[in-house]
Formats: sequence, C-alpha cells, structure tokens
Amino acid sequence: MADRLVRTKGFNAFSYKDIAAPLDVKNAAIHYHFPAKSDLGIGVIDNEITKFAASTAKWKKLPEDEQLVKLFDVFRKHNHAGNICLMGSLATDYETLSPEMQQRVHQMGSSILQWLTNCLEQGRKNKRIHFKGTAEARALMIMSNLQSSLLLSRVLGPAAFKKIAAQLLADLC
Amino acid sequence: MADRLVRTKGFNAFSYKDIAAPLDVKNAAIHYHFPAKSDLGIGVIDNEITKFAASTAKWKKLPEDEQLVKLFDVFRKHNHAGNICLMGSLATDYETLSPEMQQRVHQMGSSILQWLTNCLEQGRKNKRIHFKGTAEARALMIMSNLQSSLLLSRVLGPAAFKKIAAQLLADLC
DNA sequence: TTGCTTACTTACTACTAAGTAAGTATATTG
DNA sequence: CAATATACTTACTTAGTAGTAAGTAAGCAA
Repeated sequence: MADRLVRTKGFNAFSYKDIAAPLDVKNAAIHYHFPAKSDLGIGVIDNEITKFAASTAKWKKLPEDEQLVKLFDVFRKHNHAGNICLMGSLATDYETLSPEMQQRVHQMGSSILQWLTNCLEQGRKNKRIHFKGTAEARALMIMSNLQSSLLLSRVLGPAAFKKIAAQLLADLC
Repeated sequence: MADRLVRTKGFNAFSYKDIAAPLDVKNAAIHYHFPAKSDLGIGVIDNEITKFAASTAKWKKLPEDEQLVKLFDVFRKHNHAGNICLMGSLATDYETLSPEMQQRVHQMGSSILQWLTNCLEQGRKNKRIHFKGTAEARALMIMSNLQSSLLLSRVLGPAAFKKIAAQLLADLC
C-alpha cells in the first residue's frame, strides 16, 4: 500500500490520507500504527529488505546466471505494474529523509550491491557470467541500469526497460 | 536556483519560499515571474534542454569518443556538487507533474537519447567506440547508468559514480 | 508631466499536511 | 465479571502550501 505509493508518487508526494482513504479508515488510524511519516517509510524499506533477503535465499541453489534472470524478473514485474524501484524513488528524495530512513536506504543499497557482487564473482568463476573489470563495478552498473530503466520507462515508454534488460543480459550471459 | 532545488530536494519537496528567501524577496515575487509551480518546472526543463543543445553543438567537431567524455564530465561535475540529474529527479515525480511538464520531460529524454544514439552510431563507424547490439539500446544503457550513478552516489557514497563512469568508458573506448 | 510598465510588497484565501488528545467499541484475559 | 489492551473515531492544532488581489515605488516613453 504505502510501498506502491512511494513507487508511484514518491515519498514526499503522498499523504496519510492516500493510505487511509482506500482502506476506509481515518487519517489518525494510520498514525496509530505509524506515529510519524518516517516510521511509515522505515516500514516500507524494512519490508523490502526482508523480501529481498527471502528471495535471494530461495534462489541460492540456482546457477548464477539464472539468479540474475530472477532478479531481472522482479524488475520486469515492477515495470509492468508502472512502479519504479524503491532505491530509485528514495534516492531522489534522500536529502529530505530522516536520518533513520537514510540509514535504511543505505542498508538496502548495500545489501543489494553485496549480493549482486557476490553473484557476479561466483558466476565468473563458474564461467556462467562474463564481464570485464571488477565484480563490484559491474554490480553497480547493473544496479544502476535496472534502477534507471524503470525511471526511463515511465518517461520514454515501457519498451525502454525491455531494451535495456535484454542488452544487459546478452552482454553478461 | 530552482534547478539546484529540483536536483537536491526534488520537485515536490521544495516551495516558493525556498526560492524567494535566499533572494531576499517575498513569495509573491516568484509568483509574478512564474504564476504556477508548473511554470517554474517548465522553466527549469527548458533551460536544461537549451543548455544541452548548446553543449552538444559545441562538441560537434570533436571525435565521438571525446564527445562522450564531455558528456560524462557534465555528470562528474553534478556528482561533485551533490546534484542528481534532472531526468532522474523528474522521472521519479513524473506521475505527479502537470501534463505540460510531463511533455517537456519526455522531450528532454528524447533529445538526449537521440543525440547519444547518433553519437554511438557515428563512433562505431569511425571505430572510436565499440559495443554490441543496437546503438539505441546502448544509448539507453549509458543514459540509465549516468542517471543512476548520481542517485547511487548519494546513497552509497560519491565513489559509486566514479566506478561506474570508469568502467563504462573502459567498456566503450 | 502624465501615463504606462516592471517588479515587486502586503495581506490575504483556501487548502492540505503531519501530528495529537481524548473518547469509544470490541475483543481478550485473569 | 472486571480489567485491560487493541484498533480505531472524532475533533482538533499547528504549520506549511500554492496562489491571488490590491497597492506601490521606480524607471521609461511620448
């Protein structure tokens, strides 16, 4: 719910009302569960961190190139739903977020980067993924491509994601 | 002024006051020049489109790989200043923007994509730039890498931009 | 000098935001 | 059954937002 709002309108462009009204409750009911808006943001991020950890754990036994495809599929679904990625949305508003939220955003970014770096490193060892340079630089590039492909899709049309994702996978596998 | 605010706080997170106060004028003075906030946004985007056109025209005589480096330098400066790219910032808030602003954001994205696609195409012909796949897909990837590298730099530290930019140039040249 | 334009200020409206305090219905538990 | 916790509602405060209407001071133009 709040997740969807952050991904469509941005953290600073939605209000408690936007969450309360569709649930047919009052404004204050949301304040009961999340006293400050920052608590709402933290909830959204923590939820995402947990979901990401669960997903990657589930993929653990797969070959690295297939794990990569799984990650791409997550973004493909978001593209289809008209959502952008949480990192992308919150990075834009980063300077306006509470220190607690900033810390969580950093944590979320770090864990994605760490997982992706490790995936690429192992994939290269197993000759399933091919790239030049360090695994970390390549992980940063993939993260940034996935993130911005959703942003560009919004502005230039959803084909942008498809073109980027296809080329990215072709380059690596 | 407004440009800087959009690039740091985002379009929905700054107010007329943020522009008026540093100039030591009243709120209404800004409304005199830009009646609605959308007009302010349009002013910022039009300014960027003009600046981009002027820059690329100035680079026209350079070899394509050097034109690419010039583009990277623009982003490098923004990274240094703690700014994110206009496209990135406005794409996040896209759904909340007026139709007029959305149209300008689209126009800005299209012209950057068009220029970059052409630059890559010519660069490949002249054997100065090397890549697989279509020039358009590659242009989208470069755009998205530059865009998100500024976003990730904010969250993960400014080294993120440097790593992405360096690897990207190494891949292409 | 009169009239007109530019670039404001003052003072406001209408609205929306986050957040809170106090009260209430319902369910759970000792 | 009484006490308590949960999940709200009602009604409010405070503070900020975009935007406007009316007035004004300075400069320029015929």
